[in-house]
Amino acid sequence: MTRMKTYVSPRQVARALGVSESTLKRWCDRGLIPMQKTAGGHRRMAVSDVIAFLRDSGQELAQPELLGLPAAVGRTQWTLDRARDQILRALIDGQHDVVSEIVVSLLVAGHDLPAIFDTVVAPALHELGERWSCGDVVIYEERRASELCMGMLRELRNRLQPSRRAGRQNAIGATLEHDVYTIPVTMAELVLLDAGWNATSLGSNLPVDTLRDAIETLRPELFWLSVSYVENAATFQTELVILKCAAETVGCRFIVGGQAVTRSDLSEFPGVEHCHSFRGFAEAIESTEASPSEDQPSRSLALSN
Amino acid sequence: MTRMKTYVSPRQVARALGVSESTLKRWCDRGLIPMQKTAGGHRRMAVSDVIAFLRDSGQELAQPELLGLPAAVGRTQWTLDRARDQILRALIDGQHDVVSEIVVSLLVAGHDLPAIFDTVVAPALHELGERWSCGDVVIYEERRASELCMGMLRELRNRLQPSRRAGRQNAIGATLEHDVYTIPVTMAELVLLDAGWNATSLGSNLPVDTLRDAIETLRPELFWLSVSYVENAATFQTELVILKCAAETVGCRFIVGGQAVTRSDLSEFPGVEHCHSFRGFAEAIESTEASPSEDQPSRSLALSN
DNA sequence: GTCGACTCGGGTAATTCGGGTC
DNA sequence: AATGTCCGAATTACCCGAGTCG
Repeated sequence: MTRMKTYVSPRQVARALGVSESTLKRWCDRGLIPMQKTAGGHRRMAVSDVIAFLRDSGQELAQPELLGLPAAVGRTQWTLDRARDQILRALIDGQHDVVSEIVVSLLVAGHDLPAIFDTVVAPALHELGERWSCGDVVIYEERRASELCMGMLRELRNRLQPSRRAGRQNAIGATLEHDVYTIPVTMAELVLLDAGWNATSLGSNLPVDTLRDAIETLRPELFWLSVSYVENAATFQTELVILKCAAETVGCRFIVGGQAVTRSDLSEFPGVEHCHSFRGFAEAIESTEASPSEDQPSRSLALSN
Repeated sequence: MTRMKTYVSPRQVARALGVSESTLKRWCDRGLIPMQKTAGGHRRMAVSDVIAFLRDSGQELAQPELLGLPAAVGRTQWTLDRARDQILRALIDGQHDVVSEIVVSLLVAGHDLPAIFDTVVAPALHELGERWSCGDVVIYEERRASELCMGMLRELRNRLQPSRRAGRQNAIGATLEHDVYTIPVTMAELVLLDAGWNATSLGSNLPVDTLRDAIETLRPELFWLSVSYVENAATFQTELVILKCAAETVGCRFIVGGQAVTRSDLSEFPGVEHCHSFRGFAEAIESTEASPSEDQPSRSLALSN
């Protein structure tokens, strides 16, 4: 019963972290963990903020279950390599809950999203593809694994960004026609969200014309293109020209990444950024990100109606 | 235009704020939240006063969706129709958070999953398809809407699927090759989960051979086939034969549904069940559902806290 | 009028507050 | 400087029988 308790009490957090309540209260009062108070003055903390604090401070979570998080998996046991093997097995066996638990545990243990994606999820999926082409994994197992993975990514998204805040930079992304790999483009969306962007994935298999339309209509600050499969190299070059032109027209950055594209493929496109990993993607998008102002509620009328 | 005189009950406000009803009553009696009393002495609060209280006390809403829609009016057609229009607009505009909020608020208001899917989500998607073919909605808007819808469904699944409880009946489902409509098969998965099944969607676009393989290997108690598109009627009939045979071999039920299949399509397949709506699907799967040690498998979004 | 769900009061146990001291 | 423990007062959560709502 991994019920999602959005808000938790000081005692729960203190016990989960293995510290005294007084210490936790002092941390809160120093602003280390964002909190709010009830009308009676009692502190309330969001689970996602606690997770963020864990990541920033390097604290360990003694009893994650108190926060509704997956059962205790000591961070020492979880090397990233082991996690990759475990998640691969869970994906093949169709163990939905195990997949999510492993990733959330890694997140709680202090690993950031790019690290998890680069060294755990992506390699596991790659290995899955290998076994598929070898015949060790049958089609329905591969499809089921993709479904599980997408579900896991959505759960991650919920844990990372429960509330939205105004004033963010907009980003959109997609894959081109014939490229049906939705998972990488969604992982990129998550990295952007985690970095404070207002990111929206348009999905996979989109014709270049509608992508140009989207860029010119939505006018985002950033457009990312995930490339996991290229059917025709010449066509791909043409599509890049169209997208680069559209991006320059509205003055938005254009970042290309994915297993099926190398830096040399972009040698003739100065101004089109390339990254070969989610770590590189994260660094690229952090470079222009600077918004110190924190916590603007602004929920006044956006929700109702 | 119906007046916005939406009054809400203490329970609704308490859950939305994430506090107990007792606490809320005390706050009311202390004058923190203006309220009226019915002739019988029951408290009624205006949504606007609750929002004002939130602003003054600096609290955030734990469950904003509980106040987003006038849940007090109950299960009227008006609410569902209005929700359909709202969700259609949110899907087209790409407002990801709004889509989830509407559906969750409908659940909280007492509507069950089949009703929401049949009268809100599916019609909205159908209307979206209409506008797409008319050219009123461009491709990237349609793709983005599909992404948003899938995200909403996966988020729902995270809320509905508490834990993999032993003793549940297993079910798997999918769409056939060339049928790429993932949304309906996922909605069916959710209906099953909500009814207490251990359901797993294998996804869309699966060759019939691997589906037969899946049925014979996983040996579920139920197999559902979502049919939103049929490329070749003769091929479809052949595929049905194969699947029916596999289902009978392992003794599992075989339910077919979807917009692209009618009861007459199945006239030559006695034993293959058909349903034309999620309501019908829910009734079909409830008919054999008789867990002796009953403990309310239905949706429990009760917020602990 | 019946009935299930909800709410009313009010009481009790548990939690949290802020501060002080070790 | 940081943490853990203890304290009285305040706040909150849980519980119950009786009454109300729709």
